[in-house]
Amino acid sequence: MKDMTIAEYIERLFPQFEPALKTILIENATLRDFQGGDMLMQTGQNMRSTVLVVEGMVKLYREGEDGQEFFMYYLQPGNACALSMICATKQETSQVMAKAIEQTKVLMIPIALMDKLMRDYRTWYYFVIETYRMRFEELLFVIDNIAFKAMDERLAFYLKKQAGDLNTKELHLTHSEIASDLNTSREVISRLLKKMEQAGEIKMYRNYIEYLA
Amino acid sequence: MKDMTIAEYIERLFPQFEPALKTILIENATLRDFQGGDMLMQTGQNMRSTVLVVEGMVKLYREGEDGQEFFMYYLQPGNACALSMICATKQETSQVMAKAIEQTKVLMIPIALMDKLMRDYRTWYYFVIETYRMRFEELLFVIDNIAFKAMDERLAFYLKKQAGDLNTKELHLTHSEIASDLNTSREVISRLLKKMEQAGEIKMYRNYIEYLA
DNA sequence: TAATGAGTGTGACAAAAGTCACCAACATTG
DNA sequence: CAATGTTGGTGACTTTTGTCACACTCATTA
Repeated sequence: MKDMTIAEYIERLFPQFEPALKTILIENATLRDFQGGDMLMQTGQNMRSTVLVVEGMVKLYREGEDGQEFFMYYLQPGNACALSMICATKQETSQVMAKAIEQTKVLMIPIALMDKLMRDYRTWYYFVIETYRMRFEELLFVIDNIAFKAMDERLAFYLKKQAGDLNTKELHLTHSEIASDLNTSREVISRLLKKMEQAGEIKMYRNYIEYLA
Repeated sequence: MKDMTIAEYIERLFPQFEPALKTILIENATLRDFQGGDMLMQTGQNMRSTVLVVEGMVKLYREGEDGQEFFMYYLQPGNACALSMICATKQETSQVMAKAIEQTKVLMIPIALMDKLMRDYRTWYYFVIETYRMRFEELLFVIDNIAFKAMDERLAFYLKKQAGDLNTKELHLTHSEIASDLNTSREVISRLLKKMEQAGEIKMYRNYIEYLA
């Protein structure tokens, strides 16, 4: 999956796009590289492009006053940043933070192109609509969790989602990171994790957690 | 504002739409009436139309397991239901509840029309995009509040928003209703309201609260 | 007018979550 | 190897929130 061309990424991740759309994207998109930890978007920043992730993983989060990184969702290869589409169109500023959590490559589509793409290419239009829908749904899940669930349930849901999204049972997360993602304190996470371990749901190791089914 | 025709509502609330778009909406939209308390949308329900509010007020909320109505935002005349646009397009089911909180009229646009409108009418396209953006932002505010703020701040924010949205300082809300909207208990709300009254931020009366700037 | 129900006030207590202090294990690096 | 920083464990305590029980005031209506 290393060092593919823009054309190869598009062919692989967006096979449903009609040929003319692929061509116009290939001609106008630029490929950009990020290292783990690099910021793609920051609150208040102006957006000049629509972002399509083609490699790696991007964490979308809401920043708290003391630097907490309240986790919303991940963007994976084939996903677009819904906010970059919305804000780009109206030249609004971003309301969230986006950070690469590993080596990541994205396609940047100039905002000037959005109107034309939406009007002329139905597969693009459907892709945008579907992107909105999925992200809206994710936000609703987030709201459900913080509004209705206690911390132990939220933690269980969080770990399950991490295991699913990152596609591994070995979750390389420190207790502090989890606490930041859920906006609570490390001690609370440590205690709840111990309970989960006693209940046989996870096994704890230094620097990572094994998620048991 | 009573008993206007579809054409009059469109002219008044959506003056930015181009004439041809207005015509096609007038020909295809149907007007529907709701009484206060009527449901417009329920979780799991299939969506067959895009909804534009032209009169009254619609409350969007997430339903809790015990019937709580966790408040998200209001739709006012001129607003569209973002979810009815998204879900309509893909024939997905609704994830939220929408309830008229007073006499309300809405325009129903058949979903079959959405593709054409998006492609052919730029003012419609911008309207849809702007609708998404605003609702996305509202959800982010909701998340900020429950994720980062304690109940007293959330209550203060809630009252401020109600006063603003409903455009009145006389908030006709019972403590129970507020508790349901914020997913907490009545006693907590009563106690916090008392504190706010002592701090001179509100005045409490039976069945309503006066919001002091 | 007695009865009823909705709305609200309040004290006592329980549970959940947050804070503080400190310790121990381990890894890295000078 | 000593020093340092990160990670995690834990007890004690506080604060916030939720729960329970009950009382009081109104408004409505049988």
